[in-house]
Amino acid sequence: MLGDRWSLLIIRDMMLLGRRTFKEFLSSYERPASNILADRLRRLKAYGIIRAKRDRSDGRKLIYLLTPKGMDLAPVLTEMVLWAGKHEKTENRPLIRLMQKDKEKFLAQIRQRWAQNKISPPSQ
Amino acid sequence: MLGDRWSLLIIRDMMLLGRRTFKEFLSSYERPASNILADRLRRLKAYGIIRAKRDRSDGRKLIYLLTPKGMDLAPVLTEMVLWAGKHEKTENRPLIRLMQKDKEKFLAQIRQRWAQNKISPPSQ
DNA sequence: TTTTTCACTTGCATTTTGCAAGTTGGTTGT
DNA sequence: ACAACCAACTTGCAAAATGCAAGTGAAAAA
Repeated sequence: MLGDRWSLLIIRDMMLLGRRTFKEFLSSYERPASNILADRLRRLKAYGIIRAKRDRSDGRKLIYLLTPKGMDLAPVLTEMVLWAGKHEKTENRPLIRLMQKDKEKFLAQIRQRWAQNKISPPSQ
Repeated sequence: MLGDRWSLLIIRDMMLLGRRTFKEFLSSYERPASNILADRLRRLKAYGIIRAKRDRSDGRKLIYLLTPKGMDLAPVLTEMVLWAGKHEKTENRPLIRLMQKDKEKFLAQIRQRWAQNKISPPSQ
């Protein structure tokens, strides 16, 4: 389900960077092609990992959100980011330091932010 | 580095199931093609995630081992297996129960087993 | 010495990915 | 009301990755 180049990156962008719309995913660091992005969003939806709803204030926009199943990937993503932070060059060091400092607290914060629909990227 | 169908499965087989040789990886549950498997092993080696050494007692065999960098993926793999166990149909329920029971203990056991080169699959 | 086994490689068909250029439908500006 | 615009896709096609089946060469077993 997640064994391709883009799925986990999309989920990371949603969970950790607060991305929510097609356009936002398109302009992510790794820049997926629009047709592939559309396909991956479709698949993640079919798997029950994300869902989409119309934007109340702009009927063109679709807001993509993680389902509970998708949110349960938070520990996976966290461990992957920590691993990459330890062994590879990465940007967003502050985020990594936050994770390292207290992993459980970080996960709790992410879940809480999500529950409130305050989907902004984590800040110190 | 890990964003393809096979890399994480190979690492899972090494770390959790004690697989070590080309032939053993070939006969894994998901059955990679031999050329792809060869390519993935080459890449994982180039990334410093695995290494290979000749078998002392059988000069045809190569024994693939995780490097420290590869072993550091243990938390990632554990979280992925737990996620899959919660949300998808999986075999090897006993392994999952072991992980759930005490995650840290499980990880410590894996690391220890690896340090001793006792690379057999975790039991009960 | 012949046959197996092991870790690959090779050639080729199929599938997936990626790029660039649309299309559709809602929105904004005049 | 109408044009220009924007967001989320789709389409056509080239390029790359994947998969299958059948080798190959070196080492071990019979």
